[in-house]
Amino acid sequence: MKKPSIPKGTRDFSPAEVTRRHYIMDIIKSCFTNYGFQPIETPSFENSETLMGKYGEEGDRLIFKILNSGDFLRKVNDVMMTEKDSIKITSKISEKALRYDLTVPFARYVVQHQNDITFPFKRYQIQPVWRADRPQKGRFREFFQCDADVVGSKSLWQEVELVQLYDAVFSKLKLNGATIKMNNRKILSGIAEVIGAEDKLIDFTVALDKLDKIGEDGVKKEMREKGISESAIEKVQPLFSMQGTANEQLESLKDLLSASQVGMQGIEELSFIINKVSQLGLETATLAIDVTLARGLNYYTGAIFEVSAPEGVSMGSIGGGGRYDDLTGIFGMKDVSGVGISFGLDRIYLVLEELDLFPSTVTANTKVLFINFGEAESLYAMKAIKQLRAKGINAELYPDNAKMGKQMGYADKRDIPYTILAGGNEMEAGTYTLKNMKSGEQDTVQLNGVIQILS
RNA sequence: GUGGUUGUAGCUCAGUUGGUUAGAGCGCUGGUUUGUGGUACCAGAGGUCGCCGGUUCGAACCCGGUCUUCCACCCCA
Repeated sequence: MKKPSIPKGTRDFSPAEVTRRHYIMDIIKSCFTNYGFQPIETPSFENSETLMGKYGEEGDRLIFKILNSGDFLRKVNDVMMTEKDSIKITSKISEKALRYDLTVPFARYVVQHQNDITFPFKRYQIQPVWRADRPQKGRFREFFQCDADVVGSKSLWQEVELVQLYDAVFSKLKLNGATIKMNNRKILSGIAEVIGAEDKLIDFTVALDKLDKIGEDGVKKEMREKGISESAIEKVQPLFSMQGTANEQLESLKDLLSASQVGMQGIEELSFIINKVSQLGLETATLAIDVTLARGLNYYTGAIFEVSAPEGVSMGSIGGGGRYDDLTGIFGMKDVSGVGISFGLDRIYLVLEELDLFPSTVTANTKVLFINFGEAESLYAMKAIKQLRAKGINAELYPDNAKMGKQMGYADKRDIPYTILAGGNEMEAGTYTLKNMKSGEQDTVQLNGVIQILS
């Protein structure tokens, strides 16, 4: 028989892995709650029309489509079959698709439940998403996103809070040295405007985004290939050598963008955020301006966030987000501004693992294993176990009357710190022999003594 | 989606220009030790060499396809 397997880009999680994932999730969740966000959940699949076209052409390709039930080919006529136009046929045979991110379903949720929601609405959502991407390290076809978004407020204090929220989570995870990079879509628009390449904004920003990867010459080459004029590229030269403190960078941006109203507004917004965050202070993260930061979905209209792991860790971004003024607009609800951030759980896991940052106490394990000596002894053990459990002490009985060596070995393998030996002698005396598996020491005590030591 | 890469025991990996019965370490099972695990010693089990097909007298090794892994591009958490 063929060995069973799971699809490419998906994973099983062992008890140790799930425990560690919960450790991360619990910290994120507690910070979300601490900042006033409330949880919602949405279905793992949506109507295709909700998702399609929201992530660009590339995004559509990466959305997992769900085949219709029943005789789905009936709706496809022979002309379409012979044309072999996959996109046309897809819309006929598939009407549902797996969630690609949490932001678009959230926008749908807000529009759909607008009458029940009190704005500004702060929601968090921790659920898996699916992308039909080709897997790589830190890139899966099923992975968890942890999103916190606010809709219904244009206040820049939200951005300030979200930066603090990033800092709070990474600090609690002991993940020191994370860099929160910020940019503003209006600054990018302003640059495009100033250099006269407004129509090529996306091409321009995508190329600019690759600066640290392919270098100045590479970016210029790509811009030329996309049809951006030589004079425009020349004007943009200051961006390649942007350095110094945040304020210095903002100053040189002001010089560059003085002619652009949009651009100046972007600078103003970014200044506000940088300024307020610096007055409030951050624990362990660093906030930095990155004018080349253009990643993210086409719908960002203001702030853009991206978090990179501490230096030396080879991992893409471990978080991202931004402000989108028009997101609910695509579902017919105007003038509702939203801003949010996302944590990439799976990538954070890999970073914590690489840096060995999981606390050793992250093992929700049994505290004490009772050795099984037979039926009467087991009942004696179970009575004690019942009381230990009532006290919140994780306890269990080895289920079979196996050889002691095997039972002790089991405790050892599972890293159970204590064992209890209670045979005929102990039963007669009403005591328990408690053994510390690490030191090898053992003591015969009453049940109260056991509770005291294990509490 | 494009190009490349990887796959041999539960795990990490050897395996000669294609040649008899495919190996090691760790792990596992049993024993030395029937109320004492982690260390030691002894013995043992476990592999249609990812899968399918082809070339050959003969394939883990060569060729094609496919799946998987990782990498680059694309894009992204």
